[in-house]
Amino acid sequence: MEGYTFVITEKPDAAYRIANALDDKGKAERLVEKGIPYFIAYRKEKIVVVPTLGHLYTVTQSGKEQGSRYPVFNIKWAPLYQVKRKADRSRIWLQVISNLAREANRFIDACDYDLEGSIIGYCILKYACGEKQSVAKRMKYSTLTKEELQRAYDSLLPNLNFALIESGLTRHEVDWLYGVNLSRALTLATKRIGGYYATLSTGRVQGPTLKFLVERERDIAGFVPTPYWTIKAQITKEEKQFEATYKRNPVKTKEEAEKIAETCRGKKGIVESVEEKKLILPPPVPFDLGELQSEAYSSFGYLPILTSTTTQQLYLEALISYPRTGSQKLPPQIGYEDILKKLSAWHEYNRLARELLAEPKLKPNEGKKSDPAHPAIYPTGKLPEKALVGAGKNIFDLVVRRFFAVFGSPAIRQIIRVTINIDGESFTLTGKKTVEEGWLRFYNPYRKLEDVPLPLFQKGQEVEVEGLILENKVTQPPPRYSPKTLLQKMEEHNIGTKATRAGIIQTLYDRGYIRDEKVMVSELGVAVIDTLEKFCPSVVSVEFTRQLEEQMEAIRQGKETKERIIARTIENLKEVTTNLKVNEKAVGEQLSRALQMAKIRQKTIGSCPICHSGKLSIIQSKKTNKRFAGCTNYFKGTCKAAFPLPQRGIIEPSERVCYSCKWPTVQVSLRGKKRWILCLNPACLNKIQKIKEAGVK
DNA sequence: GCAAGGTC
Repeated sequence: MEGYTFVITEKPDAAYRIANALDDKGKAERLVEKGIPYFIAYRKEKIVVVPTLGHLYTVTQSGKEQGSRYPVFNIKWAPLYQVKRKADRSRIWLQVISNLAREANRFIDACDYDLEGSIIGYCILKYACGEKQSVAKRMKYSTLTKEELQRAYDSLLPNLNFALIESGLTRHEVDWLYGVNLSRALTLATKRIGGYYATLSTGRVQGPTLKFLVERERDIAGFVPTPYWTIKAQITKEEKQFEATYKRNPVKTKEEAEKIAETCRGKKGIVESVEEKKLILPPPVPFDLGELQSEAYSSFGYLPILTSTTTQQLYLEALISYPRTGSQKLPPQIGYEDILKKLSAWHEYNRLARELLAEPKLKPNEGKKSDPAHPAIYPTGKLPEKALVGAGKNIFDLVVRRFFAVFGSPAIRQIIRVTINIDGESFTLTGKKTVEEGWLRFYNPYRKLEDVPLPLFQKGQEVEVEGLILENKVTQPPPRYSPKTLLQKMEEHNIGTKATRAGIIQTLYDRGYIRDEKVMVSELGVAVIDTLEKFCPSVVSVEFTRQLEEQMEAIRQGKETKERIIARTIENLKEVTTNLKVNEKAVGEQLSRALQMAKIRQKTIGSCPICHSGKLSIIQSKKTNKRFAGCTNYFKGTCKAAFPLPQRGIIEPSERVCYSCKWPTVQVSLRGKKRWILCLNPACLNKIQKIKEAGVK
């Protein structure tokens, strides 16, 4: 076989698009070898375009000693299948790549032109293609459009970007050294001292994320609520009642509030001013993954990880564009009109799509963020082959309507503020109305703005004051993070990436560091942060990421080297791990205690409804191997209370008493089914309750 | 198996 040009891409979709763009006839040949797809294109020459599947190489411990020891500083790069279980497909994938590289006489790296993409291509060329990294050319493109890809191919960069590659390798190695060594230190201290085995972990992203949550817990715990008062005046106009709020709300003391109310009581109000303002709401910007995850949480309550897997499915069905993007831009090359035309074939979107198509010019309201490899998320225009259901249906609809909305005109809201003077004190009434619907019409029902109607007030008019309302309130502690706000916080500090943030939050749940949707930190989570703050404060600080980024930038500029940074990392970790070992007893005790408390908490349902002094606990019978709820006083011989529990599914304490009989309840969840609440009282008339009825969040 | 990162 004659030689050909070998092009490596980061993922199958990119290989498909590149091959088609390069092929003279615009239609490359798709071949499959051992289940792995690749493409052949002709463009004066034969081009074989082969995808990889993200990282097929990773950092791992070198040498034979693999046991549970730390610190470990000898690392190497190895194929993923040697490191990870269930990675057989990656072994075959590499075989296919190697085979296709053998006959090639020219090599081109066409992976995403970013940090990770650069290492992905480099490792394939170096390890799977036989040291071709030094002769390979680099194809640099920023969108997967035909014109851009052809341009990129015709103006190849002569070399790989070795400085970028070196910084990427450093990022992987530093993360591995910190993450693995500190995770082992935590796990082993707990095991050796307390005898508990639990996988504990931390890292450059997990650390600060957990610390945000712990800091919030500390703020909440240390919060001192202070009372305050608010005043409202009941106004009557045209036989309708309105509540005008006092301008100087909140009022600090009860005395002051009562004094103000007293002066106003029984007096007439005079309209002091009527101000009208127009509020312009620009259309939203296109979705990047983070924004879509936030919006899906607000609109449907979907956790970021669900949105992430759902968008991946929609992408694989070709219904939406590539979802793991940080871009808020929609370049014209995606073909706005074509997409709208295709969507208009769908009954649900027909009217809105046609309305946009009637516009003289389509211009999306783009956001600031861009991504070197992908545009924002948009519907491709393809209609689903079978009807979408559940999360797929909802998220697809959200993506389509957002796509429509970014082309819409600004919405205009009219805000009317009426100031009413009652014996020298000012009160305001606010009316709100949407006067120009603009893009809101396209984004319905995902952005609801309520109208607050107000009758016509005129300056100098007299109004009746029916009464005054005093309300005693207390300041609230800062709210717990939700999956949405936590994700935003991570983005704000630039830790993790759009593809990993949701998963890292999930890891914190899996480790038992956090629980509940309004995130609470467990004793274990607090103990982990406590330990790390003492022994390795850098790994729980967002500064760490910033420093690493600086060092990587220095490498790119040739001012630093990977060797020097790794050497410094090792030096620091030697000190940290020595300290941890010296203090292993204290560390292990603290973590074990927290783990033990967590285990007890997971089993404790509530106070015993029979003896009232013990606690009901989930117990596994040694005789029958069945579980039941039993009183802790059983072991003292003072209470024999025991109640049956379902034998299947996961049982957790609900932390709520039954709304109907006040007995303790548990939360039961069967795999793939909704959770429900079970009251333990055998005589309760509402033994089985829905989550909402029971008042559980 | 522990990280974080890419991909299906």
